Amino acid sequence: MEKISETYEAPASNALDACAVAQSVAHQLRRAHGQFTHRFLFYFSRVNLRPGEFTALALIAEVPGRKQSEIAAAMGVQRANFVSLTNVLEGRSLIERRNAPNDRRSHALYITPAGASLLADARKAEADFEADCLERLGGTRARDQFLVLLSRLFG
Amino acid sequence: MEKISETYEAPASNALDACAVAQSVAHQLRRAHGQFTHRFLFYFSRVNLRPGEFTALALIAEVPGRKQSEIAAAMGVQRANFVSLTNVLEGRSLIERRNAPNDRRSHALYITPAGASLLADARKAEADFEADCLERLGGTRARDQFLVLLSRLFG
DNA sequence: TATTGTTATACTCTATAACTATA
DNA sequence: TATAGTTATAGAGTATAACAATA
Repeated sequence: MEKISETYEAPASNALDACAVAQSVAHQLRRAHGQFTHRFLFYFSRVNLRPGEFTALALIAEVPGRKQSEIAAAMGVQRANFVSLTNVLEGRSLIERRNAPNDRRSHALYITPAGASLLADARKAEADFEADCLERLGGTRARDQFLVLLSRLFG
Repeated sequence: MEKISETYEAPASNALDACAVAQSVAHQLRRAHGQFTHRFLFYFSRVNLRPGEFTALALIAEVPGRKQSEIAAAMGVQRANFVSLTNVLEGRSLIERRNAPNDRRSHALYITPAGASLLADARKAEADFEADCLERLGGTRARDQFLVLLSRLFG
């Protein structure tokens, strides 16, 4: 994952456009991810959340009490790697592990008041990020179309 | 970067679809990249190339003699991180560093016969990968549309 | 036996700073 | 002074294997 700084300059334009690789989903997606990460961190620097942390927080808030492995599966993350993510969010007192009622192996995840508060700020950051995307894409129709195509490709 | 294995099972479906996060470019792109990497490595396991290596090889073949920093900039990679990438490709004798004619600081990059041969195989892998994408997206029109939107978003 | 959470490990990607040799 | 390549370092993401507690 990328670090945020003031000195780093994102590549100004896509230099692949002039080349034969421009028409390749493989080439373009590789490059797009770097840009995505950079832009996401810029918008979310206020709340200090990385993409995975934001998604986890949103999912935990949406359906309180789900198990770690359920959230991890929903995100497409290995449960082993979700442990450190959970530790970070719990260490910031944004979420809580509680004993699951019927299974003493499981931890049920709940958002805390502090977590809900930060999530509200994060949703504002997300709104700005999404507005940026909307403008670049050229309107809601193009945005919806992009999400449909992305979902077909990787859903 | 992900390792390739036979045991790993990619998440069967996008569990985010059922949630409010489905309509968010930020959530969906984070998840998409993991799927992309996994699928790319599956298709390119024959030639043992990772996404960045494939793009670098293609760019070096396209315009022989460009400097390392030029290729790195075209890819959106820091020149410091491009060094190890170059080392790997040169270590496999797929490319060659030569002295640049007018600047003794620079290395001009050239593809080797072995590199051209592997690149030909890689292009077959890419064709399969792109065909897979094409089928998922639902035709060339949707594919072109996706590339246009991706370019608007991160070009 | 299988599953949940966990730990440990390894590998990739990326950013940053500093060095060297040239320009 | 500035640039090209390099080295070193650090942080994040992910896969794998193995373990204890529990089902």
